[in-house]
Amino acid sequence: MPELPEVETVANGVDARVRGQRIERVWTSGKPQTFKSSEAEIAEALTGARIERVHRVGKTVVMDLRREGREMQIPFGNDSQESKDGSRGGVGQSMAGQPASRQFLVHLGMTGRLLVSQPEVPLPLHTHAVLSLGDGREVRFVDARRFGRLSVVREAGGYAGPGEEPTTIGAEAFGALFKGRKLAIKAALLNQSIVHGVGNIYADESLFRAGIRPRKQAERLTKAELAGLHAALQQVLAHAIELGGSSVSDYVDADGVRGFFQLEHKVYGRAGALCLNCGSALKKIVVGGRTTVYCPRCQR
DNA sequence: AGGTTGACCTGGACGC
DNA sequence: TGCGTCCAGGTCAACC
Repeated sequence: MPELPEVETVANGVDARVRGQRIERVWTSGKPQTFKSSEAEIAEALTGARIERVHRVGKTVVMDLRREGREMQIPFGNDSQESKDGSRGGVGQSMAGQPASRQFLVHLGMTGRLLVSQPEVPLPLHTHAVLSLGDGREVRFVDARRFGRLSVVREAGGYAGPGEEPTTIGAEAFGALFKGRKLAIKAALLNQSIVHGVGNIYADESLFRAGIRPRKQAERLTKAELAGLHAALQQVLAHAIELGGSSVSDYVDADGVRGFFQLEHKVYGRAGALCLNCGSALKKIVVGGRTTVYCPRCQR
């Protein structure tokens, strides 16, 4: 299940392989659920565009596209994702008055993979999109469970994602996100419109490292707990990115290589096993509709 | 409006 | 062996 570190690994891998390439042709599978923008809109936006760079926003892989010659002002009516008030930082170098370039958004869902392949390599089962590049290689989006989503957006300042970026947010701002929030802290971490990029693995792992009960109401965390959670989350995410993410189920990077952070999991997937800190049996509960593992002794 | 729940999907693990 | 059942979870719509 790709979360922030896995998506970052994928985005970096794809970026290193395809940056600067021109997209010559686009094929899509016709599975409607996969396409948040219409397939025609995606094909129109990608065909003939150059890939300026590939990066990550939240759990989304973002491909910046550049048109050769003039970026025509095509009235593209329903760019449904309206940009937010723009107060958030971002690398918004869109000059005033100029139309923002389009971006191709790839959300991997649960089982989505973004592969860069030679054309003679047979298409994997469940391939939903193929971008044929100028040098003959292909970018392939493969997604068995079809929770992944492809779309095209054009936002001034670039796609910002639904929530705050957890890897760079400061401790103060992080703590403020949970003021007046009555939901469980774990549910808050999973809520992408609060912070984006955190999923089930890193929510459980950061709460364990911070010693906080997943069910504790977000607004009831003390200042010290919020500071501890902020530090734990950033540390866990940074470490996981270093190790290429967690490979559970069938996550692999752009080369089909697995990550290694799963070896560092202290609670995720370890229900019933002994806490590595105190030796108590780890408990499994459901929070925010998600399986949650925690140590009843270390997490208060 | 904030919070909660279930549907969407399919492959893999498990039990009989 | 093979079949049925359950589980995994990111996101969104629907509901409370």
